[in-house]
Amino acid sequence: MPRGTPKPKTKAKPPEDSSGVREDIIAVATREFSDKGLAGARVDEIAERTQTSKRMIYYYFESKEGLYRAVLERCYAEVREIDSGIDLEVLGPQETLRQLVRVTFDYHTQHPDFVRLVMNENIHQGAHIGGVPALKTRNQTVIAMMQRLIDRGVAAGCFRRDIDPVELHMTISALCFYNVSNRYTFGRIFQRDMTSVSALARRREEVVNIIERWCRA
Amino acid sequence: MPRGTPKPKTKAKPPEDSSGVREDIIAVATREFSDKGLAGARVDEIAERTQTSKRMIYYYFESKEGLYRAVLERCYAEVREIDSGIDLEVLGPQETLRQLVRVTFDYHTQHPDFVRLVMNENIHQGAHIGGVPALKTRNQTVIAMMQRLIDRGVAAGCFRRDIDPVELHMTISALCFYNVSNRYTFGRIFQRDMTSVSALARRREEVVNIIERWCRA
Amino acid sequence: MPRGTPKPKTKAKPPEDSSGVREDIIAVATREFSDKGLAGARVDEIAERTQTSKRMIYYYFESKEGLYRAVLERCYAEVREIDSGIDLEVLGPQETLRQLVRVTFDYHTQHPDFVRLVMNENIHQGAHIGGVPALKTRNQTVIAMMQRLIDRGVAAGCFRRDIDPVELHMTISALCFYNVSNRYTFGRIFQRDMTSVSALARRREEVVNIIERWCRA
Amino acid sequence: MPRGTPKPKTKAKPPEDSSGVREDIIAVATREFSDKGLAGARVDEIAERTQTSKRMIYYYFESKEGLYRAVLERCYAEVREIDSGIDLEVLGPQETLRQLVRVTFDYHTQHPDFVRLVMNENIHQGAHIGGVPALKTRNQTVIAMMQRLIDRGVAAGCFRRDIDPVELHMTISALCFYNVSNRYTFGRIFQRDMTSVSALARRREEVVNIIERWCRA
DNA sequence: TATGAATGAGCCTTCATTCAT
DNA sequence: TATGAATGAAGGCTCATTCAT
Repeated sequence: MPRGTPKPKTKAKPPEDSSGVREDIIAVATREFSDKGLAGARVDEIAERTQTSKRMIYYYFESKEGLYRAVLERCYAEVREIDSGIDLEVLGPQETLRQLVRVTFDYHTQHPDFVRLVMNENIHQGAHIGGVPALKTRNQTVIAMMQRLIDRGVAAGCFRRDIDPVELHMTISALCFYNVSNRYTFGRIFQRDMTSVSALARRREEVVNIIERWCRA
Repeated sequence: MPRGTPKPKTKAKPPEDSSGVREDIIAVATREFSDKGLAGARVDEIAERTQTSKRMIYYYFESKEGLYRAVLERCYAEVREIDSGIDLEVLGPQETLRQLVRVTFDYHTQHPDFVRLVMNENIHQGAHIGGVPALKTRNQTVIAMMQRLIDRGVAAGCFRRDIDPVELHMTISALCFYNVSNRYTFGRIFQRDMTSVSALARRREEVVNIIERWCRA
Repeated sequence: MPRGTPKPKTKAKPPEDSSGVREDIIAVATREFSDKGLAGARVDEIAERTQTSKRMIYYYFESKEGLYRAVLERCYAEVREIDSGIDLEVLGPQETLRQLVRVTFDYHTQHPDFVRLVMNENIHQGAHIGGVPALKTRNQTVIAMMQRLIDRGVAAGCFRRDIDPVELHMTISALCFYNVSNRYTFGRIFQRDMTSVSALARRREEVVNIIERWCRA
Repeated sequence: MPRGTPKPKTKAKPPEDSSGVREDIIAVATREFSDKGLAGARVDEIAERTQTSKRMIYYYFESKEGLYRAVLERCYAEVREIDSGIDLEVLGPQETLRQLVRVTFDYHTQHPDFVRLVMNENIHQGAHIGGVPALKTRNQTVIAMMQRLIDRGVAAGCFRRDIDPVELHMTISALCFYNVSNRYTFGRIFQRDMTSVSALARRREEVVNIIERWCRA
């Protein structure tokens, strides 16, 4: 991004967030970045929708890219809480898997901003996600949880033995993600409304089915 | 009337493509747009990588957006040819379905530009795809083909009766698309190489499995 | 959203003029616009002659046209002060009328920029003058003053009864304006120097005569 | 006008006009130039409204400026015919003068393009009118005619002795010109319709009056 | 901590003009 | 004589970023 002179930059003290200024900025920026991408978003516009001034953005985040990274980080931090809602031990493995898929599906549906942000990041070949920690922890949590579920299902005789937990997670993600991410192009090409409540409910159960049949012993 | 004013624009005559100038520009632009998005791509940079000058871009495409639209159109035109490679009648329905999945998977793998372009278009909420015709034809072709395949499979007793052709196409697309589209974020988070030949081969067969089990009678 | 797209523009806040930046720009732009017209003037050139940069022009005036409007407004604001120099009550009506003509004539002679700007605006069919307020006030002032003068002259028996104040103002304006506005074409065609001090003095008295004879009872 | 590279230019053979191509171009260009000025007019647009192509403009007129000059020349050539309509010897000097004013007034009213073109030329400080011959002839004709008229009027005892023919011509021109040239600004400022048939008729007689009273013995 | 003014670099677009045929 | 394609050189406008206060 070669606009302006990027100045050598030597000092780097990330300031503490006193009031909710940081949060306010991030909230606004999330929408902007997910709407228009990193290049398409305008710092001026973000600042305008904010309670504070443009200067504050640079004060807290150092640059447009810094803000983008913060937004990304926040988004991934929130996803971490998807699964925290379901207690894996209460229901049987089959029903737990179903719930997992449903919760994941709903999360994507309800957070299109997150979906678009991830798309953006992939368009940039994951250039900014490297600077975001907390992702390593998360992956282990999710995968471990998947493994536990698989183990229980195998023990109960309802899941096949050779399910890879990462593969399972990926498949669920793919199906849930696509339904939001490709909503516009797929919807337009095949003249299908992919946003109506009923269409979502139907597709959700179909995804449950796909996963279930795939895992079944 | 100053420069800025858009002016009704008499639409002028769209110039014929004498040499391969148009093609050349589209080829270069495809890479640029899929790399950086509509906003991120630079007309100057596209022009530089081209055989001709920046002026020619405007001569042929009227605007950056016009070029973007042309790129999009070209891309979708090429996808149409995915399925033309497989003869549906030669093999049995099961094997045909497998081939279909494999071909689709490979196409996505080999055309990451297409994938990113589609992502971009979805970030823009499909704002530009409306102006691209030739999409209606395609959807009917694909869906009709799916339906034929399903019919044959049902007749042969190997597919379940209630498969929806659009749903089937969507599921295949989702799984193939995601593997390319979310390559960077997913790969980095779960420390998985999603681009190596072996990883691709493995995942491809997994997708085949998912679809197969889902369709099985 | 690429650069080209005009965007609804939230009208932002029009920045206060802290130093004389605004004034400086307007002064320079006045010359440029009156020399070359709206289309012919170059923002770059205006900026160069200015104390500040081109960016500032857009900061203060939003667009080339906005600057043009500001220049127009300023010019008309200044004309308002033409008549403020003469006290209508001191001299007799005849002499006052003479003074009025002389002052008007001199103003035009001394402000060729204003004259050319007005010509420009008329070439554009008054497209920009609509956005300039403060004109209504002025017309009433001038016309009211004319009417007063006429009344006095009629009362004194030296003016005819049926003089229309707008018509009077228009006639004076036309004769004073033309001498500056058509200076080049008329001067060249009839090989007359219309800019020398003596030529101006002579013509000025002729205009005084024309008006006087026309108004005389 | 520093766009493009103006090439050294050595050959200069003005091509003969075979068909009405030249005329066609000039007709179209007249409107364009008078509407938008030299800088504001677009060669492309002129070409588009023409029966022929853009190349022809350069073939016949060498450059945009050349075309502008041709337009100017044509315009002034046509004005020459204003007075040819009235026979000076038929009516008495007073009535002849009145007719002269009326004809001049009407000509301006009916040829706003000419008026705007002249304004343009004055904005450019008469830079292009130098290259137009045929103007010297015209001035002598007009002035001579004025002189004759004055002589007759003086001889008949109805005109004052000391009327300068150039001054007379200038005054008539000024009043007729202004009514068209400043139509938009004056009309808007003083809320006067200066284009309606009745307004024109009224003003025309007023101008006749002004001139008459000024010349009267 | 906060803000409005300021800015250099660069972006999309357009123009008058010429070349190949 | 005629035309469609091509082009160098700007031209108007905008962006991320910094400075003065």
